[in-house]
Amino acid sequence: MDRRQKKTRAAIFAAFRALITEKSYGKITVQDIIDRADVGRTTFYTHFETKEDLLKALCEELFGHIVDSALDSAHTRGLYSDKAAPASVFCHLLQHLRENDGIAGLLSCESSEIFLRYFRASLNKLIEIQLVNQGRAINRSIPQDFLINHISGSFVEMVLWWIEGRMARTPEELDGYFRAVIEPVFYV
Amino acid sequence: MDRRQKKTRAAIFAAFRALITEKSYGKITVQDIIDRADVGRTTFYTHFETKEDLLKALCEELFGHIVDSALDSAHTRGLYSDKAAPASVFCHLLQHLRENDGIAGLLSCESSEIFLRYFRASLNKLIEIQLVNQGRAINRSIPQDFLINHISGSFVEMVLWWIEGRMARTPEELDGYFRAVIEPVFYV
DNA sequence: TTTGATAACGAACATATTGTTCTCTTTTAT
DNA sequence: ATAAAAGAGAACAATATGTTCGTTATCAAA
Repeated sequence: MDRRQKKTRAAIFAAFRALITEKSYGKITVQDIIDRADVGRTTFYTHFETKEDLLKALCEELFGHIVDSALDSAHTRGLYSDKAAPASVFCHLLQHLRENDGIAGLLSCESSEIFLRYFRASLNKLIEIQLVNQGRAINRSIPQDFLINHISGSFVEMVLWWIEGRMARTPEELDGYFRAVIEPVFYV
Repeated sequence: MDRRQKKTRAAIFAAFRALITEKSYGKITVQDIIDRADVGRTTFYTHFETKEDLLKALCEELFGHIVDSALDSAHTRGLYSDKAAPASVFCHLLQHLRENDGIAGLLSCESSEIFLRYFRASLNKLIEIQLVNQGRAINRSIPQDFLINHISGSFVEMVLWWIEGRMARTPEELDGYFRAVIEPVFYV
């Protein structure tokens, strides 16, 4: 890929992520982005059809990394198989979220459903794989897809709650709480 | 209140709710609303500052009704105190949601965070009251606000999942699943 | 039933944002 | 060195927003 393209693409991403920390997605204009990225209007539109497109691209990039690395750690450790594991996959995810600031901006209420859609989809994939892999003793009164949705949904909601509270707690604390509300579901 | 005001306000609400079932919130323009409601542009803006304002007003109206009636049924039955209760507060809520179509439109992904904010806030209130009232034996390893958020969040996510699946299941089924994933949390 | 107040109307307006088109300049890969 | 590709920048039409103003219709109360 052309060096120029990579540079502009990166500049646009960077500008966008910076802006996200400053105002809500809906209030960011293309003009804001190109001003910050210092690229021409035309240039932006040759890279992305719309602002939404940019958001999707960013999501794919972010979740590509996050989920991959979560899956790696999941393969070695399992979702929650080792109850004493110091860091679960979920804990791992939380740590990632804390480090990548700007993600918090995307997740905070004002921002977009698009991001959350990606987030849920990624989690669903992650959880489904793990449930199947582990042959977890599943509560048979509950449909599997409900259960998956419940777990990923709870995680998403926890993260939203966490961010709303300015990420005051540590990932480890949260991980503990999360286990406490999710694990019991399996033993019914 | 002036009869004219009531009429226009109602017309705008009705138009908005109708539109919501047809397209996503973000794609509805003020022009759409005033065309459908058949009111003047100026009139719209004397009633609501922005489209977002209208959405908030609608949310307040909706949740006013829904939560009140849920609270009524909660007072007589308790959140989940009677395990054999045919219809819990949550079941009640689900039934409301199914009947008020248009709400589904607001909750479906494309739509707004604003609505979800109201939804969560209402649920939080509802749940908090119930937890306190019942003096529920709470798992003390988990902070109360985390727990409340977990319950309401799980409910919200369940509803989103439900709507995404075109509300195929019955409120009673969902209520059963929900109990199955929430009740165990209390007995740890 | 008159009357003063107020709500609605509608057209026009300024402003902002989007996405496109054009020409010209710079950078790249080879 | 050069052709191909990418960026800059100005200008544009199209759309949406929110406001202003003069006029008309409706209301509630005396």
